Amino acid sequence: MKKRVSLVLESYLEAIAVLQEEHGAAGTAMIADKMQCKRSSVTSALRRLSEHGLINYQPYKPVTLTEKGRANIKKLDKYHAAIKKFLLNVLAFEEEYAEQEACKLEHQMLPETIERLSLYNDFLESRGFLENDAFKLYIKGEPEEKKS
Amino acid sequence: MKKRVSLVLESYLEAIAVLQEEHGAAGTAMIADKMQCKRSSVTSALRRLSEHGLINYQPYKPVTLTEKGRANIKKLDKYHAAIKKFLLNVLAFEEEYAEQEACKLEHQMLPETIERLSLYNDFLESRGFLENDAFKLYIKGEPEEKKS
DNA sequence: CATATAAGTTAGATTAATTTAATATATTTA
DNA sequence: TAAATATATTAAATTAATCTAACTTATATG
Repeated sequence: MKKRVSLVLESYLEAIAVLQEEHGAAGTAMIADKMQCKRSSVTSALRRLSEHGLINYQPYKPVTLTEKGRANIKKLDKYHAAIKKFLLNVLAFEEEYAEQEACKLEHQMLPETIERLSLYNDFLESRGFLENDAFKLYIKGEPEEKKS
Repeated sequence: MKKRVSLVLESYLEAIAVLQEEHGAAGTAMIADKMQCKRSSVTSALRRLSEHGLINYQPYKPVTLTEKGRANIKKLDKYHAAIKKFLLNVLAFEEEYAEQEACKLEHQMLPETIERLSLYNDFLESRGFLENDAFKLYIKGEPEEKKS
């Protein structure tokens, strides 16, 4: 019964949470805009999210997260932050790239992997190695990715 | 026209490559076994892989990789190795876990991310930090993941 | 308040991936 | 070589995700 919801559905859930945060509620059109899809796809997603018990949904009424939905989001936010921090500080990617990639990977990496990555961030931080420049210099020194 | 083939299809392609390596050829039944699916699903995948120009496929005849298919596999192997190395040596996961997770992430992480990860492996290696025990000790010292 | 516009939903198709059950093709072996 | 067995494919359903186009419900404003 625990089966994790799909990457796509999780993304819809996040979009709803963000919109609910920013504005009071999440409308179909706004979700569609954020998700880069058509309104009808949103309706379909809402039905499925509702079946999974993640949102309270009734046609033509504003959507709200259930307790389960909020818990889910809370976890995803933690995941997102950990991955982004790693991409940004350790792998030295730029803001925009790190954000995009974290948005996707938070749904795809195993929780254990993310927990460990987070621990690794902490480890480096505790040693003053997080966000140090040695690796950036190393990258600069490398020849451009050769396209064998 | 460059659109990357789906994670699932890429996995079938890999299974075929491995079987072709081990035995001379890849039969539908063997692929199904390796992919944990039914034989009919394999047939379906073979048709799609063929449409993508990754394999040479004709019903009832043994499958072979095309040039494009081989190139694809070569890249995936590199990706797999880089991710596994990171999980194994840097994040200190055990063999089996690293293998499983790499198998999935190689299809999901952006190429740029994997390249950078690989570079990070090299960086650590060049400094004698790859596979050092400091992080393992750090992990041991941590309290068990608290389930908030 | 009546209607034009915006927002939301439904219906009907499509594509990828999968399954079961039935059928077709190869291969073995008696 | 003919029958039994194993292998492979097809047909028909299912589920998730998507789209277009048509329809419905709300909202706004003249």
